[in-house]
Amino acid sequence: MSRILITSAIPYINGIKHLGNLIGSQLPADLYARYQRARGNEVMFICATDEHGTPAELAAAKAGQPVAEYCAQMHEVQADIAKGFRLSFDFFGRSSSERNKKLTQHFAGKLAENGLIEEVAEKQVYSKADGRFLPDRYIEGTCPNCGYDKARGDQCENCTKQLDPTDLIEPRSAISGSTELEVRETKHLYLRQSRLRDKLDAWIDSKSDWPVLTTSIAKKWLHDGDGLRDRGITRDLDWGVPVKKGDEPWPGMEGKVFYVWFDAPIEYIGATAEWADANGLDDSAWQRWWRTDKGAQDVRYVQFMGKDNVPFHTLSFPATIMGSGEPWKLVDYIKSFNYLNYDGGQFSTSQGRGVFMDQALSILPADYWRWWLLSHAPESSDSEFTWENFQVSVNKDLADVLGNFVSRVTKFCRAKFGEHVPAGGTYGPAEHKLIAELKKRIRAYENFMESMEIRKAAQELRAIWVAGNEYLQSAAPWTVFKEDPDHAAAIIRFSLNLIRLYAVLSAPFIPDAAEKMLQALQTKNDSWPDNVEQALSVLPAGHNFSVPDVLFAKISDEQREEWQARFAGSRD
RNA sequence: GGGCCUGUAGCUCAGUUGGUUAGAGCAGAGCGCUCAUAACGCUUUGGUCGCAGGUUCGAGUCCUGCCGGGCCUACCA
Repeated sequence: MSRILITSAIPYINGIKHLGNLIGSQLPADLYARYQRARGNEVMFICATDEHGTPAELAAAKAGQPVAEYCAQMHEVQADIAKGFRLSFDFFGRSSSERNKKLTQHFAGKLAENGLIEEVAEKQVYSKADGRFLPDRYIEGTCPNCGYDKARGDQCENCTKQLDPTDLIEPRSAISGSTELEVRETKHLYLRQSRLRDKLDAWIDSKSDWPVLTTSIAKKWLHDGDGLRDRGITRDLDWGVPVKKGDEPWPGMEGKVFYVWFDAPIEYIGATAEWADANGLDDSAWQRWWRTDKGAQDVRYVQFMGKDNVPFHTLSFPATIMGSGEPWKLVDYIKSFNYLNYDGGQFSTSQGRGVFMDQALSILPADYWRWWLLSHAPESSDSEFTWENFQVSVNKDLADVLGNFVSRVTKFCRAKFGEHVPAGGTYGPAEHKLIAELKKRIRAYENFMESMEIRKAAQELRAIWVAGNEYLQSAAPWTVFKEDPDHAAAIIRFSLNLIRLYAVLSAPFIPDAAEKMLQALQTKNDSWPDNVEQALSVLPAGHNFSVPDVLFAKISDEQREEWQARFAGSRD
């Protein structure tokens, strides 16, 4: 048995995420977690909400709520939706937790002790009307290059020229529109990542099995220009982890907080500690996942994230871990994803274009989405959601291939033998042939799951379902029954066992349907088919079952057209 | 501007270190079956592998250029 630590990139707190966000990290992480648990491994699957930073403050202000209250509420909303999608987190934490505060301050203190923190005085734009310093992106004005009047302080979206906020003509706050801006001096802490460059470089080099997408982004940051740059890890905000050196105050940094990207990854650890607290366990319970001096030396740590998250997970967070000089667990494998587009364009949170997680669940059960998203995961390049494709995949794969298989077997049995596993006959060449094929395919499926090749795993799983229909077609129990009922009984007994096998194999992708299948078969045996022959004789003759309701209803053309129109833009 | 990824049948995608007639699913066509959610099975039609050169005995696979799509570029997170 192995011990596997799995983290999904933590979703930002300011609203409900869309399907692109879901397939970019949480859903594939859940697939992997469910699979590893099914294989009997000890899994710790962690996610959380990322609650700090300017956008959270602004979203709270817009909602007319104190930011802490807003975050608490949105955390609950996101937790409910995650449950709706059957995301099997062992714990869904909050980056604003007390645990994360302490850990973040602890890491900062250690980094300072090791000479990896530098205080830098810099000039930043302050808005009097907003009473806050403005990040470059929150300053708007006219682009000196092209005259576009909504250029942002970091870059002009119109002509793509990189800008400095002071370049803008008639700069104003993007928050309030106020033009009462002034440049003030402020002091910030920088993480001296550059000092760890060689160490990080060697570490990345050692990860030859990581996806190109992951390592190439890291390499770019390590080698581009002067190489890895130091990074500011504090901000002038109210909402966040107060800057402290461990438990001690940090002179000169009063009133400042850590930058959200410094504390967010630390929350992976924080959330594991929150898990221990929530379960009444002591520190050793979470430390055995995170401290290589306290039991984590045999843990395999896998992270899931969208490609936009890669630099922080390959460089900043490892720099924090390495720089602490303490034996914290470093990531062993990073699985990163490209983006999912929506019907010819991007999902857009601001324009309400595309399907958001709550809306998705309001029109169809989680399994439909899980299957489509996972079997079309944007692994090698960006991929695209279209309603036509979604309809066809769901109807064909889930309803026709899997759902109908369950239906034809159980209904035939009920009609000819009653609602119990029929006795009589023995397994012959046809059954052994299928067993041989299943052995091969299940091993292939396992390999794809181990290596997190999600599309290929889905393809293999589908082929396993198809094999059942092929078998049934050639065994033709409806014909055999007329001449040799015992033989037909053996075919059906075999097929009913096949349904249980399918439930077990499919559970990581479609947990609810898998559960329904097991319930219909009135068994709790969900053991993995390490031995395929044995797995196909779990349900003995005489065992009762019931014909389940339709597992997957088909999506009609009318439904598809209605949804297509409804989600074309502007979320209500 | 720079970097990375990507362009393979109508659609969504596979194609290991270059090696004989380029694969799958869906869609289309034909046949079969009738247990089943008009479901299933079998057979089958589709491709000058973005374009143009080059290296090689041999290139979808390597190199160069061009065209198209995408992402990143460090103060959004």
